[in-house]
Amino acid sequence: MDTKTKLISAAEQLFDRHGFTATGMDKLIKAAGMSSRTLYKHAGSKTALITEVLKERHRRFQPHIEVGSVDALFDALEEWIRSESARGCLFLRAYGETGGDIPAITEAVLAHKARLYDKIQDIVAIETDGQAMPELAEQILILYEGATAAAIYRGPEAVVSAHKAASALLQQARS
Amino acid sequence: MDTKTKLISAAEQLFDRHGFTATGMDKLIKAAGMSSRTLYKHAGSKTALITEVLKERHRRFQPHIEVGSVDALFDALEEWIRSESARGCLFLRAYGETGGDIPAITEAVLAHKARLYDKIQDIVAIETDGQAMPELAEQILILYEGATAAAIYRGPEAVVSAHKAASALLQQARS
DNA sequence: AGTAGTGTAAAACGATCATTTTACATCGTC
DNA sequence: GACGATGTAAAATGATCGTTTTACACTACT
Repeated sequence: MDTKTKLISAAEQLFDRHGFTATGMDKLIKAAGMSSRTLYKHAGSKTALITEVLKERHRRFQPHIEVGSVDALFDALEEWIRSESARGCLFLRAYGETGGDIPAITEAVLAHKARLYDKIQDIVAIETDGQAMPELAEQILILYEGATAAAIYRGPEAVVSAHKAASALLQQARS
Repeated sequence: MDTKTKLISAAEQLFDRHGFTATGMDKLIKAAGMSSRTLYKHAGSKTALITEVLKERHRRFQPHIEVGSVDALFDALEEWIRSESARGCLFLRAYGETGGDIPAITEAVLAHKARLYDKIQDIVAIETDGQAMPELAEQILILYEGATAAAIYRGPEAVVSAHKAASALLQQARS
């Protein structure tokens, strides 16, 4: 594992576990097992590091979004939450912690959400032969976000409930 | 407006706008218009201040939860998000920023969510004459959380979509 | 053999963090 | 008219913040 990969994955873990602002560079340095000089050579700054962590997170999460059905979408989310974490959406957390004041971070967050919504629109169009109202895609998106948030305090079962609700709405749109 | 009320409401605003960790005590002092000595006399510590802000937030939000129908629940959420903020759930944000490591904060967050879920269970029981599966209440909760999260980047219209989805699920459970 | 690249360890930078302290002013109340 | 409560202004606390710097070691290529 090369230096930059090690840095980004250590940073992702710490940011997810303790928050962005609360995670100091000294903690990052220790966790990544490198000197501060090396860290800054690769990351540039803390803001840039956060941005790169989000972009890497998106890359890693991508396969869980790029699926062909609502069932696969929620199955993938359930798998992610069971194996990775149930600490809420890291993108929205980054946005909240920075107040939307740092353009690079805001951009990474909005790009991720735009891709998620686009994909859900595609899936819904396919599953309903384009007959569903545009509202349905937003409702599936909301169930997706809601499952991610509710899983924080209700556990991965929340994703199962959301999955069933999404299936019901889809079934209703088809008839 | 007495000193403590002024402090808590200034703190709530700053925490919501810029995040908890990123908001320094100097900013709080200026925004609340008081000396650091007075602030600490009333708040005790930053952690205690965050806890009190969350408790006050819950008190202020309470009327939006304590309603008699799913319709009223989502109408109240829509009104809150349109008039207050669309920055996500302040409780979950506090939990995320502190990593769940500060017991007083974690407790305030979980108490709020427990109250929300309890109330939704009550509402669902009333609206379905107790005939709905226990899952339905969790699904309404998920739509509620999802609307709050999605409103950050899709605006208050997300609440309208969630409202319609909740009505549809409820209608389906009744038939 | 020499050099560019990539790394480490550790100190230092000034700024900012949450918190405490010192010294003083303004109250309403007994 | 003294007193306790409640406030202000401002300096000082020591720790921690993100970042830069100085000095040195290892490795790979020409």
